[in-house]
Amino acid sequence: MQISMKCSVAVHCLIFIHEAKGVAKVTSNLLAQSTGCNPVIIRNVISGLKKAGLVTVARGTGGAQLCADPSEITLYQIYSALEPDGLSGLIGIHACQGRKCPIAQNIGQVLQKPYQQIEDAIKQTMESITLQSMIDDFHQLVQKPE
Amino acid sequence: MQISMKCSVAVHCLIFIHEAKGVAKVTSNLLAQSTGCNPVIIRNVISGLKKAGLVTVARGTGGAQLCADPSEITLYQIYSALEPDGLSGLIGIHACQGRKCPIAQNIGQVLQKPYQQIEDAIKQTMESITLQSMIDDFHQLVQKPE
DNA sequence: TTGGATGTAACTCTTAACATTACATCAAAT
DNA sequence: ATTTGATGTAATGTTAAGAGTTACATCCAA
Repeated sequence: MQISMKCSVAVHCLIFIHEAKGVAKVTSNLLAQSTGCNPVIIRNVISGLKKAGLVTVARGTGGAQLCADPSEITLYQIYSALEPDGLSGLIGIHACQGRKCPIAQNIGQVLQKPYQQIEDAIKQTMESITLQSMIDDFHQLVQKPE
Repeated sequence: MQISMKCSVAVHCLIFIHEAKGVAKVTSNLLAQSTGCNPVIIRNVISGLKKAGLVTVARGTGGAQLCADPSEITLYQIYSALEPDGLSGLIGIHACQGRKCPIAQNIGQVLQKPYQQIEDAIKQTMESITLQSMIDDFHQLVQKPE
């Protein structure tokens, strides 16, 4: 398990949808071209975002739209929309139960606290980053290239 | 890339070495039995810890020993000893350079800041956790089972 | 010199991320 | 109503990285 590419693709899509508002109909094919991913990957990502209530998708006719204010959407919401298991499993623990060694018996418990702290730190940081802030950064980059 | 099992195995080994001090000679076979890993995995992990200056290993005769105070060894040191590339690469970014779309051209830059923040948060948390604190937790668990 | 240990290279196995194909479903436009 | 272009998703294929294993050179103390 890891923090996969899907998260980056999702941010890409959300910014794209935001920028295209009122300009173009955002289809999965269009997003596939912009991201370089397969349209099915896009549809899966968008599907997760839809279930999380971040976008609406017009079935049949096509087209995705944001259904929340970008300043209300955090990176953690985006990540959670794509990874049902959340951050647990990000850090691997070796299986060594059922052994006589007292260390083997307790290492799981010992590691739980540090790993929980790490996950909490990641979560907090992700919650502090909004889609709006990333859109702002994007606009700055576009306006003054180099 | 991920925070792999190796890190957990390394902590397991370090606690084992600490507890075995003056009691038994800690060989890779012994650690392999306790962790449930292959002896080669253990030797690779120990090799990393050795290069990082955390343990010494007696060649030929065998046996590993801590060569730093557990309160001076942080989880980040342990992790870094095993993952030469550090935390970069923990989060995947899709490749979409060389496309006309301005979002594709800038998404990498836009994502860099958030991802750097996440990595820094992980690093800080890992630096705040010492081997000593994990040894203390282990002792507490052993003394009062259940 | 023998025995048990480490240090690594090379290879295989396994799993999960990622990509692709295929097709059912849907809704607007003609 | 049929066509057209879109979404939703199952099923499968591909690939890369983690994990495991074998093999063997090297080392040191008894």
